Formats: sequence, C-alpha cells, structure tokens
Amino acid sequence: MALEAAESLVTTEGYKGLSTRKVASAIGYTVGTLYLVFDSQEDLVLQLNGRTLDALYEWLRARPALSGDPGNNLRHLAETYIAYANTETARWNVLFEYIAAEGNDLPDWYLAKLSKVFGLVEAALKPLADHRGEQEIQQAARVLWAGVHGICTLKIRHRMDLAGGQTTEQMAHMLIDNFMLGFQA
Amino acid sequence: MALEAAESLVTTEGYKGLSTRKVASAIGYTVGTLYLVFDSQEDLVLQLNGRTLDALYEWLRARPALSGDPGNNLRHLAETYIAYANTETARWNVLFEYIAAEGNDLPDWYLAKLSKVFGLVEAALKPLADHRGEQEIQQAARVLWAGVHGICTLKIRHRMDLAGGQTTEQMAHMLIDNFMLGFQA
DNA sequence: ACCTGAACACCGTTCAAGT
DNA sequence: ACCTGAACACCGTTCAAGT
Repeated sequence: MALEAAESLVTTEGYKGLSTRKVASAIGYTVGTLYLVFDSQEDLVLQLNGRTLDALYEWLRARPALSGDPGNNLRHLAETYIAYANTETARWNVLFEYIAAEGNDLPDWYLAKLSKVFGLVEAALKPLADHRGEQEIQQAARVLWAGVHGICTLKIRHRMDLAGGQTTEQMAHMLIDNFMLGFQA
Repeated sequence: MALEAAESLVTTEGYKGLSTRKVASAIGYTVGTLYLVFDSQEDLVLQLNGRTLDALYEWLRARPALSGDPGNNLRHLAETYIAYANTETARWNVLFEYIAAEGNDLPDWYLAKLSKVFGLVEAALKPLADHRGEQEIQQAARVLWAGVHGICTLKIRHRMDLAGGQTTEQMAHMLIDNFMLGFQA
C-alpha cells in the first residue's frame, strides 16, 4: 500500500522527505503509476492525514484518564495529545502543513474524522458544565482544543524558546485550568 | 534587496511559490549570487520571518484599543492579530511553516523579536491581574496567545470547518473571556 | 571583490507507448 | 487493464571559472 510507504517515509525522513517519486519506488512502481491511484501529491497527503487522524483518535482512546474528575480528564487528554505530537512529530506536522489551496474546503470524510477527535474533548468537558447547552459545550471544546493545539504547535516549532518558559504540559494545564474556571462560572 | 523580492513573491504566489531561483532572478542576479548572501533557503526564510515579525509588531502597535478596559484590550488585540493573519496570510503562514531542523534553536535576535510581540499581550493582561507576579503574567500572556494563535491557525487551515462553527473572532473571544475569568479569580 | 555558468541530484506531473 | 519511459518544467546547492 502506497499510504503505508508514505507513512514510513515521513516518519524516517521527516515531512519534507516525502515525495511522490520516493513513495512510488518504495512500493516498486514507477511515478506514473502513482498518478493512476492519486490525483496529485496533495491528494496523497490528504489521505495520509486521514489515516493519521484515525491513529490519533485511537491513541487518545487507548489512554483514558484514570480518575473521574473532569479537570483531571481534560489535563490528561491534553498530555496524551502532546505525547502523540512528540512521538509522531513528523506525521503530526504533515497533518497541519497541508493548506487547502484556493479555499476549496476539506472533504466531508476528513471533517468527520476531525469531529471524532473533537468528540473526545466534548465528552471530557461535558460533566463539567451540565447547565450549558449542547452547542455551547461543543464550541467550548473546539476553542479549548484549538488553544491546546496552539501551545503544542508553537512549542514544537520552537516559537516558545523564550526566557522563563514553562513546559508544554505546564502551559496546557494553565490554559485548561483557567478556561475551566471561567466556563464553570 | 533580496528580502523585499522574497516578500512580494510570497505575497503574490503564496508560500509555496517562494524559491531561491525566483528570488535571484527577481533582483536580476544568478542563483549562485544569492548563496553568497544567504547560507541556504532556510536562512533566507528566517530573515524574511524576522521582517514579518517586525511588520506584525508594527501592525498591532498601530491599532491600539480605544477603551481602557483590559478585557476589551485583549479582545481587540486578538482581533487585530487575526486581521493581520487574514490580510497577510501567505507571509503569516511562512512565519510558522519553517521548522528548525534537528533541534537547532532559533537565533537570539529572532527570539527577541518574538518577545516584543508577546510584550504587547503582557501589557494588555497586566492591569487585569495586579496581584499576580511578573513572571506569572508573562506565562499567562504566552499561554493565552498561543491559544489565540491555535484558533487562528486551525481556522486558516480549514480545520474548523465543522458543523455549528463560530467565527475566528468569536472563538478567540470565548477563549479570552473564560481564561480571564479564571486568571482573575 | 563580485558574479556567472554549468553541473549535480533532485522535484511534480503528464502521456504516448508498451504488454 | 495495468504499467513504463521519457519528457517537461521546475527545484536547492555547489563551485570552477570569468571580469
């Protein structure tokens, strides 16, 4: 399978080491053949990212929090997310490197996989604010997780190597704890 | 100047349209000459990003909030940041596309420019929590801004095109308001 | 001192031609 | 039906050679 070859290429050579030519030769075919299967490199990356989203979902699902305290659950989920980014850094980078050209949106199957990941955050956030509406919890989950993701991104891209800095986990905890206090109020 | 040519290349052709060969020919030189000025494409991008950080700082500085209310100031700063990302999307993307290879950190002059931008957030956050230490405000500013940045990134990369979604500004407001409530407590 | 030209080892993408 | 080979228009980087 071409996507498996692409995955190990990204893992071993980094996200810039991925090329259609390398993928083709890794599976014993010519470049031309790869273009019978994928529309373009962008298409290949998109399908690769689909698999990465599945892997990320399974990673998070396989590492549930031990306690029932919602605060602990959210912090644990953030730590697990950060651990995935640190473990599978190259694949995780590819996940966000691809930018949909010219505002043509991501396909529905991709957004569905994304929603599944956000669903885990919603589930962790829900017991914390039963008095809030379903939609507000969904929105809060996305906002909070985009925030955790931002911390993770800037850390991995070394944009937080500033004096007096905290660890990624400490920053995520600070964001979650303060956000939760506000959201509970 | 090579960097000016690189800027307009990125602006007109997007962050993937940037190449050393195009920059060289845009200023009327051969590729070889460009390598007498820059160590590599990575070096060129780094210096380009330095100029973008300056431009971002000036953009934010030139658009101060009208009211003195700290909450309003922070929300206004977030809106102004989002507006920069939406206006200079390609340059803003390059700012985070470059990933320091092999853990060799960013140079001090670059981190200094980054600190200047974060300084604006610290200044806006400070009057909100006088009872907190200098370092805690600095940390909170970075955490909060990494969060706003994450929202902005995921929006621009279409990772938030999910059902029931809010605008980028609404998400940033939700993050800031809830974080502030927690941080003030 | 400053710059070029040409080379090297790569890219993504297409498509006539082969089996 | 499936795959190749070769071509096209690009890349980043280096470096002997020119003025």
